[in-house]
Amino acid sequence: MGRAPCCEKMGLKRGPWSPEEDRILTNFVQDHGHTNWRALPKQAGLLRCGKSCRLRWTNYLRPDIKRGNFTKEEEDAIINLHELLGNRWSAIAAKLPGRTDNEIKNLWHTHLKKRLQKPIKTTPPKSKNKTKKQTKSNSSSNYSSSMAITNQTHLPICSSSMSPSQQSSTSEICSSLTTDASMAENEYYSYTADDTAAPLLIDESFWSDAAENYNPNSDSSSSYYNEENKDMEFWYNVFVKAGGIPGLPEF
DNA sequence: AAGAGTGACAACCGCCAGCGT
DNA sequence: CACGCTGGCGGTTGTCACTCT
Repeated sequence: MGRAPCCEKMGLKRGPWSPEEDRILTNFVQDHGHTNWRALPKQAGLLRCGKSCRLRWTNYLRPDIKRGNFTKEEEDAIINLHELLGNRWSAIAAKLPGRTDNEIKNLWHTHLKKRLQKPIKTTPPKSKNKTKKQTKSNSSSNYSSSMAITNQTHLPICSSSMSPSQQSSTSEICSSLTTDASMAENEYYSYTADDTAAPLLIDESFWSDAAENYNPNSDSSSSYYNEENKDMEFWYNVFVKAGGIPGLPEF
């Protein structure tokens, strides 16, 4: 099967999007939706290929995108999800509302991967001021949620190998303890985080079952249950569920 | 102060799966 | 069933801002 050409390269603009292009694309998608990405640029009057438009929309312009720094909890969720799912960024992103696969992928490659590769005792990376990119990003919102994370909402993967006092320490330490170092010590880890062919058997029923356990309406009157706490509870249920699946490392 | 080095992010590329014909 | 188109995905690259020397 021959590969369809992405687009006619001639005359189509590439590179960074201008605010005007963003505005055109946003207005068009909001008015007409995006039933056909390939036809969209022509209809909208954009000199871009459909693929480029789709990427720009899904990674940047979509109104439900949460921009700004990742919280510690989000980072930990990504780390744990990556252990479960491998490099399936879209699957990971689907479980983190408001985050895109591209964003998560970037975070992983520029931040989390290095973090996991470093032994705990090594000196932390030079604290770079994260504000620098916020000035570049024209729609950054300095997102920094303050999720009310308790020890109970820590992902179970962290818990069994740590004393209660350790559990209350930073999730960075928690994450480090559960990754390369522990994997090297435990032979039953027959896969690596990058091994997408990992023998983890997590099928769709895994997620659907976890979703069944997640009932956001069960305690909707409680002020504790803001949207993000619901997310974290969802994750808690997911990982509790994961702990019962044969073949998964014990928590 | 200036150049080199580094980190972060946006965007592109190529492949693949699903769907319609 | 084969083919072609499309959207989606993951890997990679390019660019720019910031830090270091």
